[in-house]
Amino acid sequence: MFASVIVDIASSQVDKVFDYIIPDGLTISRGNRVMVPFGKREIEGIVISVNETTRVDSAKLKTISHKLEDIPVISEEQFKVASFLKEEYNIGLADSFRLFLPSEMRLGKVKDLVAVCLTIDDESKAKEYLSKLKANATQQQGAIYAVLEEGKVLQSKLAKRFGQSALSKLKKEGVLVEKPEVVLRSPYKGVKILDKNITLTPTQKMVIERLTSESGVFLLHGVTGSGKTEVYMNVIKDKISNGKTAIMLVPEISLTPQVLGNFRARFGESVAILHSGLSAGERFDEWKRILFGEAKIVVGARSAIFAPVKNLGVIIIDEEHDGSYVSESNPRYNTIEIAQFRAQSEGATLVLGSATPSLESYHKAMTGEYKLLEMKERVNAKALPPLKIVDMSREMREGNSGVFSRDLTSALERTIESGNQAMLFINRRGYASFLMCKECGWVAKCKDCDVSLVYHRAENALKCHYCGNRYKVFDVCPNCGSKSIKQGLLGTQKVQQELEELFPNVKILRMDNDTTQTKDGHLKILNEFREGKAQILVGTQMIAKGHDFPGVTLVGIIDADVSLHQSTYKACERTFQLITQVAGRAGRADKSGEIILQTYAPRHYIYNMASHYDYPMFYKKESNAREVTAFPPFATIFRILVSGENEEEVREKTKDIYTEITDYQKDNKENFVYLGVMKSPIGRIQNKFRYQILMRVKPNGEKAIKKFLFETLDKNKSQNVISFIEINPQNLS
DNA sequence: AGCACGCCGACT
DNA sequence: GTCGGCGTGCTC
Repeated sequence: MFASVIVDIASSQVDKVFDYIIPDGLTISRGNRVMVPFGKREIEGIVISVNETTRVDSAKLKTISHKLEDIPVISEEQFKVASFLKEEYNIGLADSFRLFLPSEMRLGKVKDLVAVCLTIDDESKAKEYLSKLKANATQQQGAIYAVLEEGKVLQSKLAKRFGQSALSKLKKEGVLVEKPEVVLRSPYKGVKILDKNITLTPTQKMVIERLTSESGVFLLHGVTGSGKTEVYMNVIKDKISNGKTAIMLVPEISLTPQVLGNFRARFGESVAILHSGLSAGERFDEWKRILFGEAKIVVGARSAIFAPVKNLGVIIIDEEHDGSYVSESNPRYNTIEIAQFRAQSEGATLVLGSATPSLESYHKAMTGEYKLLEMKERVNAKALPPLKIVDMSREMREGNSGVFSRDLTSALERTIESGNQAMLFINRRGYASFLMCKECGWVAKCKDCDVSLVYHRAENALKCHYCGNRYKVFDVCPNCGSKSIKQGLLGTQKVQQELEELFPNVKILRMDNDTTQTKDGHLKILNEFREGKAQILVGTQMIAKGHDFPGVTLVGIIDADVSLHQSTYKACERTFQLITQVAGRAGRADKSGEIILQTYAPRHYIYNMASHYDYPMFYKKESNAREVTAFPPFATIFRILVSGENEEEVREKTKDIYTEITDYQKDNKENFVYLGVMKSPIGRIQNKFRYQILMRVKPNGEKAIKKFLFETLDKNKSQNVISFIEINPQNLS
């Protein structure tokens, strides 16, 4: 017998099957992880099929050394996902398997997949021993009874209940014997679900009813505070009670202990959590619990979509518009697309939830590809807080050149006087502080990247945000020798400083990357604020997501325009989403809130719509604009990035690829909206020159062109120049 | 990804 | 004459 194996080397040149002889006495099946001789080395591989024959010369064939686990570690479902990843993103099988398996399993780090069970071989012997036991040997008695009753019990469970010493004794006596066992059935058969006795609103009931009775993809559009989480929990509960499993994805930053605590409280041990914050061992354990079917619910960030769950009932993607669902580094993929594939191929329901759906998703709902569910009222029946737009250029004209408008200042005064709390949002990007010479205008730049350095006060150093290089702060301008070097403050710091001058006796908290360096730094600050230890919280977007602060009645958006001026087609959408999300922080409990938005473009349509929380109107206007200009979802953007240390080589390679594309374009003119080649906006990162080819393609031609581009890039692979494709990239730097 | 094979320059 | 540079190609 022969096994077709994919070796664990992430390179397109070896991403193909290699056949091996299965040695006598070794049972191998699809999905097994094996060690194989490969060239001069011995490496790990995944068996993708077992065959009677092989097309390879018997002289070349080698034999599998051994298998790493008794049971297959790649499921049928995952094999299907892997071929989808290959098709859709040109991700190699070896890369896919790495996505599916916890990193701890590779390189022989941890392999203890098989749980040790204790069982009784000789029942009469056990009963005899039991009768001879002294009356006070309660631990041993208990252990024997437990094993007699259940047949076999996990050693770890038994040890917890009856203590290690009793077990050792019983094992020594030969009463209990060890038996390696793969635990595929959940030991938590009667999954206990804590009902918090929450009364559902009629809307929630209706939505849950539809999500549990119909299949397909749903877009759940619910305003902030409409109780989406409660809906998710109920849908999951329904699926679990029907013997199915669930995957719930949340954006990276909302994987806070509170969110996880909520799930644990509700679903207990049947929840497994997968995210980067876990230690290697913890993540491996959680993964095992999923593989063995112990955990029925997986909660995690985007990569949890690859979890080895069986019998999937529902996938929920919360805050589906969030950018963290798109992987922007290798391997590149779009979580929603994968979720849609998994849901369809495994017969599960997919729920995409958001207060501000991405335009793409809402468009699919409008055209009938998704089913649209709306939740328009907040659970507390409170209207969304009024939003006031303040014209900052008018403030300027009327003599106020400060950070805060007069409206915001007086609102802050009112809030503080009444003992309530305020949150102020700023956009970090807009304020990143550069080191600049006042005399000659020289700006500190990274030696390896074409970007300005950012001053970090906490470390008193200059940092490159693209490669991580650190530099000492300059006292003297290297260009003109002047000593008037200006160090700006970060936006949050500046705002905090001005606030302190304005309200000297008020406690102000600040939350940004500088103040949250320490582990759980976020939490400490957020908890302090929630407990009312400060009256004002200044921060970046990171305070906007999901956190509930009952005391907050005022939300100020200092610089709404920054996200509007980003050079991406998503700028308007992001601005709308940001404002809606931020606004949702105010007046969540029994207090009503108010929002003040400062802008230099008060008449921009996005602010008008955001101030009325008018998503349908926003959608209408924005989708119209996208259609006219041919941007997603009415076209697909492909960006090919070519980079390398030798600029000449990079330029040549870019030209080669571009020529092939123009040839292709000649025969497919009708599907191209735009095709262009240029130096990247950031021409150099980590001392690698960057060129790009940009194109926009009509949906009809997308699939064929994508395939062509994958082939073209594979063909043009070279040593010194790397190239890759981005589909609808989030930014174009 | 590694590692060998292989074909051209500067050295004991 | 040999040592060693790293370009090309293979690994069941």
